[in-house]
Amino acid sequence: MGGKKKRETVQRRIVLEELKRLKSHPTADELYQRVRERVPRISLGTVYRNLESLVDEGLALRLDSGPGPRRYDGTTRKHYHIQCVNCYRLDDIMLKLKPEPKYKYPHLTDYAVQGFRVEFFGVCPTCMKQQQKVLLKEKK
Amino acid sequence: MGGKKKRETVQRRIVLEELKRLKSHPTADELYQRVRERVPRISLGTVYRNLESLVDEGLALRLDSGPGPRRYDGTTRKHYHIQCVNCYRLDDIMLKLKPEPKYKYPHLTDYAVQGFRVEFFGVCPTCMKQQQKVLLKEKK
DNA sequence: TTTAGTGCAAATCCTTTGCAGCACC
DNA sequence: GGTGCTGCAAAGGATTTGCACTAAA
Repeated sequence: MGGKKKRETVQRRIVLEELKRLKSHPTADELYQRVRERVPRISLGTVYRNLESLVDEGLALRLDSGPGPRRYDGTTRKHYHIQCVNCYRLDDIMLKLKPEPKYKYPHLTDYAVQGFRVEFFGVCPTCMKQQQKVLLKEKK
Repeated sequence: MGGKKKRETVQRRIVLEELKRLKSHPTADELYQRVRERVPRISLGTVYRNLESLVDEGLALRLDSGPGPRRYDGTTRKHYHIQCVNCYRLDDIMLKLKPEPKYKYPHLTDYAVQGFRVEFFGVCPTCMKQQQKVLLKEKK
């Protein structure tokens, strides 16, 4: 998709390296903190710009899930996510069986359908514990 | 989920009415413009507050898809969405076959899995036309 | 040398919030 | 009457952008 030729800058290389190293799904700012340890003078704006450009080229994924800041993912091979409905923590998951679609593609749409996305949701272990307390409280 | 008792205000009723009337998936601001025709002195903040409270009670859906402002949906029965990868327009779609999962639920996660979401993506009719022009240009 | 990328700061966009007054129960 | 909801305006958080400068090609 990206039309223009890209230059291989230090900032860009290290943003990608750190994104791939991080197994979490960091926000731009979280990644910024990390990258800063290696490139102290880098700016948050540069991190944003590089992330977007990496996404454009298919070297990273932008995850637009839930409220709060956008998250990025350095793993581009096909995999799946689960997000906590309570705290919005986002993790990778393994599936026993890959989502080979038994879905029929939609009709009654004039879109050129390219595919679909599957996303799991549930309660993360941390929130599960807290939810027991909340449940007790709500009996008021 | 909502604990406190809710009052039935004019603003709240009309926000919900207009949201349900709109078959699109309006942003808070789009809905605000609409509601303003009937409640001229309503504020955007009130629209936001009512939307969130309606979502809490399950009377509306919050759609956190893609970049740009958050969208709301007044149709709460189960249905599916398709979003344009180019302009992020969001539409309902019909499926030939409902996504009764052939997925096995994930393992290797310590979440309490509640379910999953399916979302289609593709190119909307409007963008399809424009994309032909872009393709020609990119042959530079 | 050319020009894309950078750092910095300001701007923008969307959403949330504090507060004083209003209106629902 | 009490208090939840409103309008307003200001604050807040995340992301984008303009600009002069730096550095990759």
